[in-house]
Amino acid sequence: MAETPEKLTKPYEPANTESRIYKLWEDSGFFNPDSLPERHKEPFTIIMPPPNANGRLHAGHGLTIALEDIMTRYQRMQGKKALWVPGADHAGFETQVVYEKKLEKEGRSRFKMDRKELYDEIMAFTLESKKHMEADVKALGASCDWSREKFTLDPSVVAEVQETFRKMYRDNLVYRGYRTVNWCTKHQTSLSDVETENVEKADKLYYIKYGPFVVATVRPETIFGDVAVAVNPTDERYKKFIGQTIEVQHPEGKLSLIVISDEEVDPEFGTGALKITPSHDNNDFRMSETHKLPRVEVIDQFGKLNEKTGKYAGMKILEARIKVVEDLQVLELIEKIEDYTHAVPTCYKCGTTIEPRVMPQWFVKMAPLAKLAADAVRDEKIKFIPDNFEKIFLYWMDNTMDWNISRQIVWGIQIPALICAHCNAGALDTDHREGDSCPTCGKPLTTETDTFDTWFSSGQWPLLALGYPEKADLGFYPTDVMETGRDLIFKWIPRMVIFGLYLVKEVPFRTVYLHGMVNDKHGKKMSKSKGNVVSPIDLTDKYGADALRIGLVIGNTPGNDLALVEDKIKGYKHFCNKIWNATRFVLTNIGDMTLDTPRPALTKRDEEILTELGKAITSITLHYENFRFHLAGEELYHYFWNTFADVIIEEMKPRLASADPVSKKSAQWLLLNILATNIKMLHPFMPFITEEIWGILPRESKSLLLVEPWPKPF
RNA sequence: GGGCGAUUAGCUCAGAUGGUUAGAGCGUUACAUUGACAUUGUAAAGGUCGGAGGUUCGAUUCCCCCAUCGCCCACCA
Repeated sequence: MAETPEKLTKPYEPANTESRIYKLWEDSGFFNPDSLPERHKEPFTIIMPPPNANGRLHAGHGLTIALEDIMTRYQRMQGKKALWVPGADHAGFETQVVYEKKLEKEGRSRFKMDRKELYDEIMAFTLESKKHMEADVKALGASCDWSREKFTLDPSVVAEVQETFRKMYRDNLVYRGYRTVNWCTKHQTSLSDVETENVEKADKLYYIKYGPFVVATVRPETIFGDVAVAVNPTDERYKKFIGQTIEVQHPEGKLSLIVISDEEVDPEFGTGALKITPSHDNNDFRMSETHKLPRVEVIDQFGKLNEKTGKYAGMKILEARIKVVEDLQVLELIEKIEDYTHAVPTCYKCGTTIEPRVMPQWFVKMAPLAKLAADAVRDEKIKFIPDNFEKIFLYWMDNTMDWNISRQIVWGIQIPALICAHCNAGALDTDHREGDSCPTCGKPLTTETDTFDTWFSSGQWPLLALGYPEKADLGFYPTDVMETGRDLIFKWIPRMVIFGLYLVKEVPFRTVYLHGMVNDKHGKKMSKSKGNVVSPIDLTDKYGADALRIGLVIGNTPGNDLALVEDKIKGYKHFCNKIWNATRFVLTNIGDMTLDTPRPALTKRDEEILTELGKAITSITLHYENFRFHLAGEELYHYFWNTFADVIIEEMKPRLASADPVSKKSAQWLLLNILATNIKMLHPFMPFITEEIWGILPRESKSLLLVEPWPKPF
């Protein structure tokens, strides 16, 4: 028998309820699909985007958890064998950056620590942060299966990520290349293209007298590394110079440079003559390959000019630029200087201008893999919500460049390979050992110390989270939905599709649901430096997880950004209270009626009310099915408040007080059953308060609302 | 230089396949209320649905153009 209505405190206090209810669910074992009752057969799977284990959850995570939990709980009630796999991401570079800031504050530096010491410290920090992160996920009510939780540095995960690398190496899809990479001079690592951010920058365009030419450049300090001058083959002005060697003067002497012609030179830009510095410009490097030009490195890994620049050696790039320009002016080699605004790639974490640097690194050959992914999407194996992201995805897949997966940081999964410092070749750790002769040049091989780009492991996450290659859980693959922020359309989604297709020849998920960014109340991006960060946990403490969840989801359409207004969350706390009080009213007015009481004779008006409820159930269910959670939530809200509370309850009051037992009994039955139906349909949005209420509704069974069947029209 | 999204009530936003007086929350105004709930109820004010054209019997909704804001992508030095 249910507990007495006296248990209904006034008003509803989430703080007293939520942790107790969460424990009830965990103890039930129903988060684990294998423990669900018999009726749950067909799998429904979501892999949680593993939050970074380097801090607390932010507002965006709140929306992620809310949406994914809504889907999972809805499908579980619909009788699916629902699995939501939680995880934690070591978040390679990101965490290393967080930790380096911490070291800086303590007056320490990673560059003064040995690799193992640094790794162990970051591991301790990460494992500690992971606990907080997990507590936050629980506080938001996530009904995920903690028994299956995976960490991206679990030994089994590490081993499998490395195995994928070996497989790709053997399949000729990963190779050791020597070419320009994005180098961050602060963090001392290369970065992939998606880890750089192009920033508009006001610079100067210097026109330098350059033998018989004038060349325009924003980087005069690289002149010492120039190896050629390039012109367009059709440029009448310069045709006669092509193939000749010219003499170029600079402050430290003279250069003898060959004049080459290349289609890529735009005759319209600058003077139509381009100085070629292969070691410090991506485009120039490519020309050096096609034209077999030498390469002269003049800037080192710290962004300082090296010994090849004479008196400028040791100067930082910007310092050297000023000095070189001054000296060129003295030599009367500067023709003019123009203001120039252009986009410059910067490190997305520290904003340092990226220094293109030619280095040996590991690359993934993208073209054949991207084609697999694009074909799968064109064949409609994957559906995007909202659908315009399909176009963005395809554009991206049709224009890929090879992916640099080497990072010069310790925090991550080590690349299982050996490298040759002499000829830049690479070999698998399964084929060679430290000290073996390089298969290419015969010199001794050394063990690779670089780690993987974190997206190399995250990209395999849907499989790894299900324990691949072990078969036990692969029945949950392909998963049903991948729900994540729209900013991950480039960074993460394509890589998961690619690895899924490559490793098991099946897409990792059938539907991609992308939510927008959660911004502050003015619609501005949240950032620590702006001080406008709103913590979902603070809001949960203040208004309850239920209010936060429904407040985040209602009014937010997929793909569109959301302005997080605290008053809105507050409004849904009021809604919680409304639900609570309506429940108190019903329970104190139904006598000994229970949910097991058979349906009594109803009046015509009662039938009308039930018909209307049936329509609401149908409509709300359809919204759930079609990922229109904002509409499902809104309709639930309005039905409960404006129809059930304002109209139906008010209408029943006289009947509850009436002496006519038939009229009274039907009113009681109606109220109790409409309430229960609403509680069920609200559960995915507001799991705590609804489970609490379900626990005190009078009925024989002691079952949890968590696994209650989804209601059907009466 | 490309691409995408937005532009609807004071504020934050909904309006799925075009169709009766365009909606919500918050805010505002008036009134009510000791019996589920002031975290309330009833009612009201408030919008030429960014601008110009087109398709249609009919467009906030579909098409074209323009404007403003925002986001993303981009190796023209």
